Amino acid sequence: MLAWKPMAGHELTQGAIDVISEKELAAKLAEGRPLRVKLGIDPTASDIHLGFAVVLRKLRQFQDAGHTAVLILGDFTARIGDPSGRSATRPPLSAAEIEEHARTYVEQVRQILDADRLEVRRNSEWLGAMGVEDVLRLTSRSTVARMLERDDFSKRYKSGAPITITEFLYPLMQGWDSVMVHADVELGGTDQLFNLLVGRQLQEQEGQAPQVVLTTPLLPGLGGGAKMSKSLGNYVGIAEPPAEQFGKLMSIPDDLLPLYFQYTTGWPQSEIDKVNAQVANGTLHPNAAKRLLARTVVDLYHGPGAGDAAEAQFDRVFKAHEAPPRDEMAQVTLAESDAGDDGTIRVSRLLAKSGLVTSNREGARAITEGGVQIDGEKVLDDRAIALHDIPPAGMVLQQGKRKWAVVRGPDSGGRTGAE
RNA sequence: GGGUCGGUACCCGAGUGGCCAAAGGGGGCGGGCUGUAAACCCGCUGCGUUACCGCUACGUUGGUUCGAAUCCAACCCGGCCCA
Repeated sequence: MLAWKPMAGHELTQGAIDVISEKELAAKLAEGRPLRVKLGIDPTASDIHLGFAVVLRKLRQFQDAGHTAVLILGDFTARIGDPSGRSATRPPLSAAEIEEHARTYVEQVRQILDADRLEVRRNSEWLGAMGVEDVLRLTSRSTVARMLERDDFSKRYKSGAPITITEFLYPLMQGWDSVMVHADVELGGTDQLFNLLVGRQLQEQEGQAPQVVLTTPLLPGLGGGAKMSKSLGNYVGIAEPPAEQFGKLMSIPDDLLPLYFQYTTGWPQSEIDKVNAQVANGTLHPNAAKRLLARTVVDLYHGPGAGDAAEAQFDRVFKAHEAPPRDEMAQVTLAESDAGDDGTIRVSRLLAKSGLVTSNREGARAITEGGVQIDGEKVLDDRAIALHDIPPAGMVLQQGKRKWAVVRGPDSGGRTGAE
């Protein structure tokens, strides 16, 4: 089954930041058996984004080489909250939230991983069964000094930010996962390095061969700088609609192009090098390169051809500043009760009602700023509109360059009470 | 347990009796410009009412005062030091 080729090691480590150690990895690969390659993921958010996809693709590579992906859903550790790379304690999540996230995660992960060589485990399976005694034994395996070696812990400690003791438990629990699933290799982002190494330590103490640790880089977020993360909002979700993905990718700074080609396209190295060279020597315009990148990524997650369609829509909306088709806009049907006693509604209120802004006041501001249009005409003042003056087909309300809603009166479609 | 410093809008952070819906920065939003949803420049950034009115907001609860984010008390939470 497993066809280990001399070059396989190189492919598997392509794009990796740390490999601890290459020698151990080569030795394990030489055993000629499917390795158990672990990747932990905490169901703390609902979207998987391109940043996390980097490590998922690496895991897929291992699968393609005949190895078994062991995906750990950290349903138990999510209750603690992984403090990695964070300057603050993560608020604990409810069991229901975690459950919901776990479900959507598995769904999304299947877009990248090969379901045939995938083992999905939940760490509540073993962590949830531990008693206080077991936990004490685990905590005695490490020291405070060792924990404070971790960059984010020491930074927080030095700056006087709180660190809860449960957070110290996190690396230990993640490491214990490795023991429980007998991981041969564990993958993770570079911010996971410390945790991954704890896994090695615990495995050794338990008499297992320590796992090989392989880290992948953290993909910078859309604006550059900070890593891509849901909480910063600088991410592209792999399950997002094509147009969203395309547009977001078009917004990255030019100098991020090489990194994004490297880590989001799934291309072979030679292809990546070629495009990057073309951009560097000026034969490929950055805009064209970015379009290529965006099309590639959209195709990757929405099927061949999706990228072209997304590009066409992008050009329509952002280059030609045209509105999308009406049926792609939010549809809002007003109720009689949305209007005042005189049967009218102010534009500011209308904006809020249709969900384009979050409050009447914000709507009023938007009008002052000149960013509101009705049927293509700029709204100059916050005038009142009589519900019955709204044409049966509805009118198109636009806020800013990219938010639209089709608004209908109460006597147009039968349905009422749209929120 | 004792001492001490602190808890301000989405985040960071200034403000120590009225001029505070609260400086400044970040973020976000709008506009201009652009190959771009980048960069840069300008503007906006509590809610409701609609015109200069009301409501809510500076950890919580009470109090002092004509008037408090600002003073007092208790409590909750956090940092540091001592034990």
